[in-house]
Amino acid sequence: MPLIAEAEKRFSKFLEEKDLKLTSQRRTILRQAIEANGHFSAEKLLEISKKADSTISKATVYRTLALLKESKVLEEQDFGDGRKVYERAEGRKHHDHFVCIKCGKIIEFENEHIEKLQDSEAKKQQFKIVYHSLKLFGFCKSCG
Amino acid sequence: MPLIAEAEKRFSKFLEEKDLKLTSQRRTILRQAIEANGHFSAEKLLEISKKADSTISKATVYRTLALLKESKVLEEQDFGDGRKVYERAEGRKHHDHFVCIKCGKIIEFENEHIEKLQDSEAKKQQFKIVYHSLKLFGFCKSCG
DNA sequence: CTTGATGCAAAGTGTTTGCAACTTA
DNA sequence: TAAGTTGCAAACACTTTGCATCAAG
Repeated sequence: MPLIAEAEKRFSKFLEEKDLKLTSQRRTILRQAIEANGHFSAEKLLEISKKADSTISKATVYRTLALLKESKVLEEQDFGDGRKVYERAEGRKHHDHFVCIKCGKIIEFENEHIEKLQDSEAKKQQFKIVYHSLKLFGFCKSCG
Repeated sequence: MPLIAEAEKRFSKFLEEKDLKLTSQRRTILRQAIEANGHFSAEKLLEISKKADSTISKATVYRTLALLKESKVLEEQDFGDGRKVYERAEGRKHHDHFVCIKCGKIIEFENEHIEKLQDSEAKKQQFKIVYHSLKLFGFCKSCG
């Protein structure tokens, strides 16, 4: 199933369960978010959504973003520059990030072994992990 | 050497090298930050610094915090609630954090093995790590 | 006595909210 | 047509900045 159809299906199911409505604005924002295909900020999403429908407001983007996050269509990332960034979550494996502090480039990686060590660390502390965030900041290959 | 003396030494050396001045406000804020002994926000630091010297302003706390961070007396942490948190850095080993999403408790831990895996992952990507942040969110022992 | 530091209030950021008008189910 | 949704602008929370005055070196 194509990404957008899949995301729309999940989102509309989520909305229905909560007795919320699938408006044209929500549909537009969802599509733009999925098509963005990478990491984007709320501001960027507003910008591209406005291109598809110029009447869409900042408020609606923020409100929709909260719903997309809650429905797990998107995942929120915080790279510590005081701005939140989103990426498609659905059907993707968990991964962590390298963040270049020079050019801002984000590289994803997966490392099952690290996850296992986190779990065993959690066991030691009798802590129940719900989610985690690992970010490695530094210089990428081109900026190195 | 006691913590405060050590921190003052490092901070005054840093200021001197940069031709900056060690004012009474900076000294007060530094002391309060070290005595705070744990994780604290800028707002909290302002509050406790005002108790020691009621004339200290918000602007000076933020400006001093930037210098304490730059001089590596303090380390900045971002727990993703839109607020930055600081902790003493000097003479401490690097460590990561568990963050309880119910009570807000922060538990520190060290795991050399995880760090090594990060390094080898970085090598794969030809990425040069400068610093990193690992946060495990979930429920602590008491909130479990 | 020169240069940097301070307090204040105003200005910035990114995000959220109150409200009257408008859509969706 | 009832309930949720929208755009707008104002409100927010946290942080930064301009400026006249003050103090460290």
